[in-house]
Amino acid sequence: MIDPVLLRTSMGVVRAGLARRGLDVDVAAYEALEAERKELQGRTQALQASRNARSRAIGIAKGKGEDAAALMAEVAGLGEELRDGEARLAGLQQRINDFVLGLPNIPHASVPDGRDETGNVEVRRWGAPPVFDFAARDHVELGERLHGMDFETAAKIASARFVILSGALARMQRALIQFMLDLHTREHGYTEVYVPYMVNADSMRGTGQLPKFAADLFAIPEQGFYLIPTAEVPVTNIARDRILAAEEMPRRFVCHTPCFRSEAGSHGRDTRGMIRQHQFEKVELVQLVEPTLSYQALEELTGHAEQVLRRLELPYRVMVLCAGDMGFAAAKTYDLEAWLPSQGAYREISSCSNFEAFQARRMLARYRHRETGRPELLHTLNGSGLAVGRTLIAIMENHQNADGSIRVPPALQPYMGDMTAIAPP
RNA sequence: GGAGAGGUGGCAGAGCGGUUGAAUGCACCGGUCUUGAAAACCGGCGUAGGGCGACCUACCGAGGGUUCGAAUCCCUCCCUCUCCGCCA
Repeated sequence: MIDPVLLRTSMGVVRAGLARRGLDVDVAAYEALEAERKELQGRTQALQASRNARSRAIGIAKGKGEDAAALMAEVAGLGEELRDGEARLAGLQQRINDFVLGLPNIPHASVPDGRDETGNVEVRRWGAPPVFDFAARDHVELGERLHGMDFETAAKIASARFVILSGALARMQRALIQFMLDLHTREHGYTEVYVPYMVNADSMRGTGQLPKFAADLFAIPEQGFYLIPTAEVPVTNIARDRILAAEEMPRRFVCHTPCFRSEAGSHGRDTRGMIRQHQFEKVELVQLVEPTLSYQALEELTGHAEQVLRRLELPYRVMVLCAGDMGFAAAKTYDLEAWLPSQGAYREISSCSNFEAFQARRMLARYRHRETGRPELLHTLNGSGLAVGRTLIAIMENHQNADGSIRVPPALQPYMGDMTAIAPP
């Protein structure tokens, strides 16, 4: 959520920032609502003050044993107008709130201009795409030859966009999760957490999935739950309605969860294989930091995610997303894109973002400032470290051999019983 | 699922229809004292909104209701604890 004070006092700044996202804020509509609110609030509060004063006088009179009938008659007339004003004010504030909740975050000054993914800028590149002296296969073909990847049976059991992994591939996915969790907890200073995979609407609102993106979520309406689309939601909401001590900052969490996404609006995209699924595993990094340190933290967090790719010997590049391609809540985002030989392209495998106070304001996630001792909004960040399903297919495709076997990178071997390769039966 | 007890400021914990945004303690901030610190003493110390300002308004788990007036009474929901049942 954008700071309402900024909205009221510096609408120009907000408007210019959101224009970089290609969004035209309806300033007139907002200002009309605000003007009405201001007027109605003043009037209603004056009425409340008047009622309160008289009620207090009645209390005093009765306390002295005097007759308060005249005062009570006086205040009775206020009732209807007061109730009406309060109701209208509440409705108005709701509308203003909905308007503000629907505004995305303002891009950071260092974010490049651009309206879609063609405006993203490459920051750096690591490793070189492999050159094969045979006809390279895609992960679907490799998976089938290994008897380890079955989309048809998954579709029978559930629907399209699900997969069944078995044998060595299922094991490799589990190994990847273990490897990532160990790397981030042992070397990068994260605390592992286990969290609910279903959350309530407040949590979804806190991180920004609701109210705007309900269509992207799987919901269980009977109980009022939503399946998490990323561990970001439960993990970041740990800080909701809390005031952390300055000494407990920064907090760094790493969390493995399945992620559930309806993928509404992406029909026909990435229909083949495991690239885009309704359910996938992800290891997520989340940081809660003091505001002055959040951009430094973003660089560090991105580096932590990159380490996974390097140790798995997967060529990748780092992109800074342009203003028009960033997610709703982000102020700045780096995408890590791993090379996928079957597509001859780099594909997103991690997204690392600084949300500044955007999520914290929605969640009322605060910390006690070291000097002032006052509660202040903290900054939230997160990044995939990494998307496990996509990491699996990147390994399969980049480390494949002519016979259809897959080389297990040395970093992963301890997690695979020291296997150096997995081969078709 | 059944029975009972609760949810109040950063924390603990009073208040149970009337000048209560809320006693008290701890924590925190400022001051006196001290070489410095501690202790003691004095003062301050919730969040949000409105107003140039004096000040006003809202908030005691959430939402409704009763009342001139609700932290206090009533209803619904959520959560916590104890006992019983069930269960991995």
